[in-house]
Amino acid sequence: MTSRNRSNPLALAVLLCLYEQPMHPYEIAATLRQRNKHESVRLNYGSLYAIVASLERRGLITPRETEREGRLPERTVYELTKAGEMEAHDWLSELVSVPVKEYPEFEAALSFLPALHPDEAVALLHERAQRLELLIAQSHAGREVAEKAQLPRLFWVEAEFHVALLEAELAYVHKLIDDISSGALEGAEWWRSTYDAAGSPPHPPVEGYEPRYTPRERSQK
Amino acid sequence: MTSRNRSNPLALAVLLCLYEQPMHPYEIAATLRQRNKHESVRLNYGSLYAIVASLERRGLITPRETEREGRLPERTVYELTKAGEMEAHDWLSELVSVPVKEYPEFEAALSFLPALHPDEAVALLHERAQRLELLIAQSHAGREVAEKAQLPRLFWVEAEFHVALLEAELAYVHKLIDDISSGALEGAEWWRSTYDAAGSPPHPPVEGYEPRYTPRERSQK
DNA sequence: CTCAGGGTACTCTATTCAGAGTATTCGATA
DNA sequence: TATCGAATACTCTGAATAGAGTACCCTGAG
Repeated sequence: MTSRNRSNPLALAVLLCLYEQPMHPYEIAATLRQRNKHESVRLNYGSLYAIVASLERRGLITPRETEREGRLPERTVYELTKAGEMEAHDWLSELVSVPVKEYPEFEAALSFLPALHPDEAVALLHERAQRLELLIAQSHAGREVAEKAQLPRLFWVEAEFHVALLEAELAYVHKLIDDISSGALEGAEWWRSTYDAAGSPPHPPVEGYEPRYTPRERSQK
Repeated sequence: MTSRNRSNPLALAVLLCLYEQPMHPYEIAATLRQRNKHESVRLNYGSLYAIVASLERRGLITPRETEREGRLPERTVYELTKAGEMEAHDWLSELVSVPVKEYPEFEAALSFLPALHPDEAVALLHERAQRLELLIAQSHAGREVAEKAQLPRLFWVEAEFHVALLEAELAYVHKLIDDISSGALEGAEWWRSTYDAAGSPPHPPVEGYEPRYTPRERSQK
């Protein structure tokens, strides 16, 4: 049940903010933004307030005081409990030490690639490559800003890692483009032929791939 | 509003399955499993049936017939509409050609790294590296199985891509371990010193990093 | 002096989702 | 022959989520 509660890393961000000092939720959001953590952790108010409520229910944080400014909504300042401190440490350790299965959208896209005409696929991959180059360039620019601001590298390792992933993706996309174009990709001949043949059947069976589900009565036929 | 509807790639998987031939939802699931697509697309029944219902509402698929086997639950066979075919092509093109911002958990973890003692961080990163190596080895084993089964590479590009990401991550983790241990990482001296000093203040302000939210009245002080 | 635009501090709501649960059938085992 | 487990084909439910909405405040351009 803890593991279910560890689904959204925003909750960890909240705990770690409160570890530094008591704050109200909006202040947490502002802090995370200022440190650019919203690039690494999905941040939106709907989730934030829901998460804060849930952390309170679980006894990991407690309201310390509520202030009010004019007729603006009240703000409730929360602080971390001992239990919250332990949970934060535990969770962070787990997050660093054990890789979790994730489902990047591009992986899904690749798995459906045969549903496109090979030439179209190549063209689209090219587009992606360009956009990736742009993103990488932007990240490098961002890094220079951070360096100018004297912010030590320790505080932007996450961005560095992100670029590393983008670069790996770009390299893979380039390789894939080459292999499809040159025909070095096994299955490419078949792929091209199914689309070039008139009629282009949606998905003519490939040895060992056509298999689908075979309900009992159909399989025993 | 289409874009909102394009949140879960499982819906695309459904459309593309039906593009091949009409099926009932459970058969779609079985097909995806058989082709190992559940490694790239999050698949579970709750979502699947919800998604099928939503696709039907949107007119992208229609029920073609309902069969029943003894007293087992009825199965409704769906087929793709023209609109569904276009949506599938459009969506897939977008997925291939434009990178979307994602939030890998490890990126979040890295962004909180300073909240751990540097030595602990290194130890945990080591653990992660080992686990990553294991995952990579497993993927290679899987690839060999696919090759043995004569399944052309075209049909497991997604797995190949996945390994490429894992390898990039591993390389980054190794580099980070080295840089922290050797002190080559800027900020590492400060990092170590805050934890080695007695009392270890949670997060003593770093030049340009302590900044948090400054509400109006506090800032004008 | 007015009023547009942006910041502050939340609240609401409609989906979406994951996981567990249900009821049936079939094949293998003993 | 009884039964265990796996496969079939969904259904239910509570929690999470994203995004928009609300209501107020301040600053600055014209």
